[in-house]
Amino acid sequence: MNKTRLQKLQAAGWKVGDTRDFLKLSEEEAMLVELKLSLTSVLKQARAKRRLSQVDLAQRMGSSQSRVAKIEAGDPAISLDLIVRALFSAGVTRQELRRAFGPSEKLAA
Amino acid sequence: MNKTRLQKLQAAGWKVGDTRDFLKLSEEEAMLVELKLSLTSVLKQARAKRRLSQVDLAQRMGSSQSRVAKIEAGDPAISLDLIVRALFSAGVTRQELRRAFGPSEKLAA
DNA sequence: TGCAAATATGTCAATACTGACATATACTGT
DNA sequence: ACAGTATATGTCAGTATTGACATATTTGCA
Repeated sequence: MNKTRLQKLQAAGWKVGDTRDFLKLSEEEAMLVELKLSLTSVLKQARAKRRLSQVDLAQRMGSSQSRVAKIEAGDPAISLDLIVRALFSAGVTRQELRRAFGPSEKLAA
Repeated sequence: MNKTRLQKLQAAGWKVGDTRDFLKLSEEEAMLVELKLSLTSVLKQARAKRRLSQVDLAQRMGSSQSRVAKIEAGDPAISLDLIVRALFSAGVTRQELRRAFGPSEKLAA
């Protein structure tokens, strides 16, 4: 995940949370992070339901076990693209994916 | 968008479409591309509804007009992360986002 | 028509993300 | 306790994506 904006602001002497502008952005960052966490939660469930090991899933999606572990661990350096590719590879349909976009409280799983 | 797998297979002498394995992957690639297109469609609508220019949106999300143009043009080298950040910056809620995950026929917009 | 705003296209150095690998830790049954 | 399997953590060179910028094209309107 991208940290450069925060880093730039801090380097420039800002106190975090100072500007309306920055708050707005961090709010959207937070929404993205929340979304990712929801999706990884769905992924874990989907993989469990299908009784796939991380190695199995990694093979299906042309990646590695360590990547899958990091996806599921919520590693901030994992792209949404990779998460969604994992979901599709785990057999989750677009229909099912909709679940992940409801109010976050409801799907913390 | 990632092309390395296809390139590797071709370099290794595969005829495209040969293996079940490869077909499976390209199917998932296609799902991802479809999803991205759906989302950019939602983005265009959202930006229009709020009467924001590409420059406006770019400022809001800390990016540039040319990036926004590329997102909306369906440029394959644009990440899902960036698309979703644009959506959030355009004021689209997670609830609204669910719309984009329905059957693809219905939301070609 | 001609001007201004909006959008599209191309490029690039900087940064972020990737698969692969090594290795550590956790879990399960014996 | 041990072996086998699954998952977690750390690293890195290669690749993909980014914001910024320049520039071209389109659109809307007087």
